[in-house]
Amino acid sequence: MIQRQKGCNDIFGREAKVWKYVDTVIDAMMEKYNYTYIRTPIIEATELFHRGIGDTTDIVTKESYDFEDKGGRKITLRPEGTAGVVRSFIENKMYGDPNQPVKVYYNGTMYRYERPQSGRDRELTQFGMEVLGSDDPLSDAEVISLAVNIYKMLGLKEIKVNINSLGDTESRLRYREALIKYFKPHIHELCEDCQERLEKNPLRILDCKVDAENEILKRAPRTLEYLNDESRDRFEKVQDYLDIMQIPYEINPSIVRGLDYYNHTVFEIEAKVEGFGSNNVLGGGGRYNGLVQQLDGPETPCVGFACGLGRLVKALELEEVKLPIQEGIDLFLLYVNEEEKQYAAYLAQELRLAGFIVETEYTGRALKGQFKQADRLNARYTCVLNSEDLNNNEVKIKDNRTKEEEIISLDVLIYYLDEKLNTNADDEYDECHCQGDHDCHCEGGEHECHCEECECEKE
RNA sequence: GCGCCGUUGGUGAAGUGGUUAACACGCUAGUUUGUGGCACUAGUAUGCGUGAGUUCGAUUCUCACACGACGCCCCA
Repeated sequence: MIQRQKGCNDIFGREAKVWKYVDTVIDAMMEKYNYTYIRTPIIEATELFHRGIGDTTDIVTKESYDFEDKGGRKITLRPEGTAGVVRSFIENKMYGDPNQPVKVYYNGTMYRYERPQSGRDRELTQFGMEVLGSDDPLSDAEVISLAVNIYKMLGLKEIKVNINSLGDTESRLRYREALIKYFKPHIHELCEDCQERLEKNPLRILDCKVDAENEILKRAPRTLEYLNDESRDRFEKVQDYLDIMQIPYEINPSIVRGLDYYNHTVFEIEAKVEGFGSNNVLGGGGRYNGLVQQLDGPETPCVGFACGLGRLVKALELEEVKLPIQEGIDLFLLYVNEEEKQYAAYLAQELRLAGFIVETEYTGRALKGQFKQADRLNARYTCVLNSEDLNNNEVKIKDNRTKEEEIISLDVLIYYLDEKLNTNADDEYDECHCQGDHDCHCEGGEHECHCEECECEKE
């Protein structure tokens, strides 16, 4: 049997509906913030990621899908979204557009050649956004608020925003040196990994799980102490804007992000739900003022965010968030003989075009099996087509909730179903249909509404 | 790249170096029920991840590989 590739997933059934729904929420919220959708290729020149990621090229070569195409071109399956967007920004001269900053969002698959584990696959889907051409701290805050609001709109509650500032290049370098100087005398008190990290990427020592409780780590110099005045001022501005937007956050000096094109604001949003594996960061981002220039574009300050869809969906599941996903069908048509079957084909066609979700039997099940199938599909109505009824131009419809049966003339069937399916929906759920167009603060949907003005009659 | 555990039918799974691989659910058919959802009866894997080895004989032991799960490294 041919199996799927390691670390790749088939998403189907109910789970696929969740993914699609999440997409619609992302689109809706991006639209409110006026980010426009951008689609860039999944394959890019290998060089894009090497240069884009700077001196941590070993990540790219070790953990990306690189190959040569038939023309001998060096190709890489994109491991993240930012580099492609920046490439496109430069190539399409978006910096020349008077409409600045350029605000775009993407949503697509990325590929990383890694060992799969909880919350980490080889093929992953990420959405993210980038603001190119703004150095305003408001942009940093806006990106964070946008991310938070997408999570909020989906119904996630247990999230935590961690922010930090790495400062500008000058601050960052000073800090790096200070860290090395601080850790060097204590090097043997740290774990093996940290000993290696000291030269390679000292900032990551702060993020070490093994040494997390080590006093040496706790007393290590903080990035914030090494910010120059301008950088500190900038970081405070970001916090001011977040406060104004009422976005809760925490300053966490151990947030350093892996790649060194980041400067100033960096942030991560983590899920705080029980049951997440060790990878509980839903998404992260930050400011990357040097990247456009590194890729031969004009000096352009940017800030962005990216979020893995897989982890997001997992968080929704673990929190048991209720999503407005269509379950079940409107009507199942049952039949016994060929004449009735043909009528089922005809009726299904008519009713589907009229907007109903209609199913019938395709596997030759006996009537009993067809009823079972209708139950499995959670059919709101069943209808056993019967030659005699059909000759009388009528049909027997059974409501599977009330168990009541009615004989309906075929002429009014569509009208009848329309009436039933719409009115009964209100009886069944505590659903409020108001659009918030009056004083009521509810936003519609399934909830208990306490408003007198509302159409819904729930207390 | 490293480590640990796992891989048995449509599903959840039990189990053994040796004729017919538990049990449950599901599914199919039948009986009964005024056309199903209950009950009863019957049927439902020549198969235990792939390959090789040990053995008279392996699903059960050994090794390799693949895949899955989790963790480390790394994390864009």
